[in-house]
Amino acid sequence: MRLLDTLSDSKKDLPAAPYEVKLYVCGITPYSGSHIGHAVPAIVFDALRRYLDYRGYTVRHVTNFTDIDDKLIDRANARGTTVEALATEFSEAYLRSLQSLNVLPATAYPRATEEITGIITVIQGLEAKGFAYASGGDVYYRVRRKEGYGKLSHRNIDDLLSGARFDPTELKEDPLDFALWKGTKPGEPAWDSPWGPGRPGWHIECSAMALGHLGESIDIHGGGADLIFPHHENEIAQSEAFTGKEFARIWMHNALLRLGAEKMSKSIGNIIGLDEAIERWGGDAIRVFILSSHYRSPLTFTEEALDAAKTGAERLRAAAFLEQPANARALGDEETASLVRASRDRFESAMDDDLGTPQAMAVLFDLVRDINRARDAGQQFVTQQQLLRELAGVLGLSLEGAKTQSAEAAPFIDLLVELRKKLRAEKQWALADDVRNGLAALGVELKDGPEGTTWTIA
RNA sequence: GGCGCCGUGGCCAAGUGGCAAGGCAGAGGUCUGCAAAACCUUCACCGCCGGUUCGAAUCCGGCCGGCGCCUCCA
Repeated sequence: MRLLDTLSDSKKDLPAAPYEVKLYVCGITPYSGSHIGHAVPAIVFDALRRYLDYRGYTVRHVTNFTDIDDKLIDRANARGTTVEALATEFSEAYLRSLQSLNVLPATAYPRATEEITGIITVIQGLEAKGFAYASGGDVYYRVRRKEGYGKLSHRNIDDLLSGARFDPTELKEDPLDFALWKGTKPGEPAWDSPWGPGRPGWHIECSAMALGHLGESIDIHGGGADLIFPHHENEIAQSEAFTGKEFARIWMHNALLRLGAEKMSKSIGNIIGLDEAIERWGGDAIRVFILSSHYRSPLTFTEEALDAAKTGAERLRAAAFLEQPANARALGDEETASLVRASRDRFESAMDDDLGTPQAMAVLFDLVRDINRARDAGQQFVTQQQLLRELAGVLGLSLEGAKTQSAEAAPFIDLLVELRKKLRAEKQWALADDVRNGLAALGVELKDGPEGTTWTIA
């Protein structure tokens, strides 16, 4: 499998399986509720993970929580609570949302505040090598000390100054230098350090956690495209200055979800809550929506698009669990085998080439058509169904949907269905339709088929 | 100002040199008492203008339009 690496702007191959892929995905700063834009990296990297599993890799996946920063401090003060309580609240809410989205848990979810020792070690190492300097109570990274700053975001270090909304602090030697450690101010949480009490800067925690949990060189480092600069640029700089080794082999960035013309962003305020979206459309619809587009192209959120994705998800589910009539004719083994092989090949070559989920989704929908056609032709389709379920699972689709027999109301619904069957037998169409319409109003949908009537609860 | 991306049918969205995936919606049809579902048929020459090529949505140049990063952000 190969993936597009932002740094080299070329597709890079992963080592052949079996192999343990070390994956670090930048997580969130849990200072407020998540919006649907957060579902994009969650689902994209989940699909990557599941596909790597499917391909015989093992994946060690680390995603952090940056649970100490300015926004958290401000917000906690405003709400009269502690940074810790606030961070815990929103971290846990986020993890619950991921579960609803059928996202596999990461191998580890380290928190910045639990990694202070490691962070201090890295800063000390940088200081010892001359890449960092203490100033006031702060410690800064010396950006110009090492060649290559700007290589990830493809910027020239001198161009960075010209656009210049930098506010040159006198504590910095150079306006481009960034804080590794911030000396404490009144009312802020602080940890002891060789430079006095303070807290880590924004970028250092990811370097320290990647180093601590995955080692000096990792295979894939991912996150949203908005993190390329300055976050990931700074991570590379400090990590490689510290270890002297290549930090990440592949940098993988998802494009940002847009709402209307602009990206969805808490600071702009044009957000749709993640849980609200899950409640309204369901996890599979959101996943179909996101994976129907390539992860590197910007996707625009609209209610219509989500509605369409929901209908599509339902189509997948219906075909995956369509019941095989007892009298269906079996296809020849060879015929079935070649059909399955062709679909699987198409799926794999799409996914192998930089996670081509849109084409992979198309394979799924083509299988749906195959299954429905086979049903109409009186042929067996269990093999295609198994494949559909397997490949849908690789993309992380749960295929859960309308409940059938489990509902408490089932015996009563069955009774009404039986009653309606008698009415239909006597051609009492108006009364039969009353039953169907009445149930529909209660959210129970009836479908009359050759094998009898089936029902689902919406 | 610097760096970069995008513009494909009514909507969403693949495709980066050789007859334009897939989803949703629409139209017609099959099935059905009706409906739903399903199936069949149908629906685009790819922002505009030039160029390269036997051949371009796909490569090059220009123009128009939109967006991202450069500041917290998935």
